[in-house]
Amino acid sequence: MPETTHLHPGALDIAPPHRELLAQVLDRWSLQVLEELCERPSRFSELRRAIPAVTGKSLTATLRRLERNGVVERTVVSSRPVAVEYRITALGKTLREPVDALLRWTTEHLPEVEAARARFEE
Amino acid sequence: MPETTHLHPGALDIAPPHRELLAQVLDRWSLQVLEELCERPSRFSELRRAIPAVTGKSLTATLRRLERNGVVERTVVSSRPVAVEYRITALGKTLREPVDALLRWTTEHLPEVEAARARFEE
DNA sequence: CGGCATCCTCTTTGATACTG
DNA sequence: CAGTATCAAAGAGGATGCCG
Repeated sequence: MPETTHLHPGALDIAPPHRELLAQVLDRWSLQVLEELCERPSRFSELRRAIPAVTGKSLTATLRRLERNGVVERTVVSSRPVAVEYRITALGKTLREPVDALLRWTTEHLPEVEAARARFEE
Repeated sequence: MPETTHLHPGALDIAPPHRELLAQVLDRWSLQVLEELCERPSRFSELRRAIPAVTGKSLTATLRRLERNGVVERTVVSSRPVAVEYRITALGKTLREPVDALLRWTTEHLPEVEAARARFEE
């Protein structure tokens, strides 16, 4: 049974499926992958080069997850040698606005956050 | 030195400190804690009751992280028995808008995502 | 080239017990 | 009541090697 969500007026409604979705879309590598694919379709190896810190395994996992959620699209371009292209979908593009809003928040408030951190380490 | 961020026009800029900040603010329990504290100041045990799935340890960790980043404030109200109150800060309130935007996205697009998932499981 | 399988490590989390 | 300490369990993530 899903946990009851006892909502008062104005509360943030964060039902489990929403949270799960956010977790899948905002995980460790997703944002960077999305960043790349928003600019241009890319091949697997191009993504690896663009995001040097990611391993093949994690990149595969990230791309699969994004593909499963309809945010990116995977196309086999040729075989021998295999070439695969990833591109962002229409749905994926709609994700960009809210993500940008969040990134703007970090940009605008990072100084305040850092001040708070300095205060905290006393 | 922070890793170079190779930016093309229109790319999402997600520098490491921003990502780190997002991770701290959007982690597993933060949203629910923020949800509660946006409504009203709460004591530790009230938060536990409001979020039954969180353990004391994790709640403490979450609150400390949010406090460190200036998003919530911790006040010792009384001793014997100890009473501690947590409340959202002005900075914390500014976080709500962009988070809401993201939650709206999940609400609006969850059907599309679920359709994509159904397509994917074939 | 893209990516799966295996192994292995490191971090995260939970359960439980204890304290000011 | 609001934590901390400790230990055990689980999971994410990396390294490597193989295959179509």
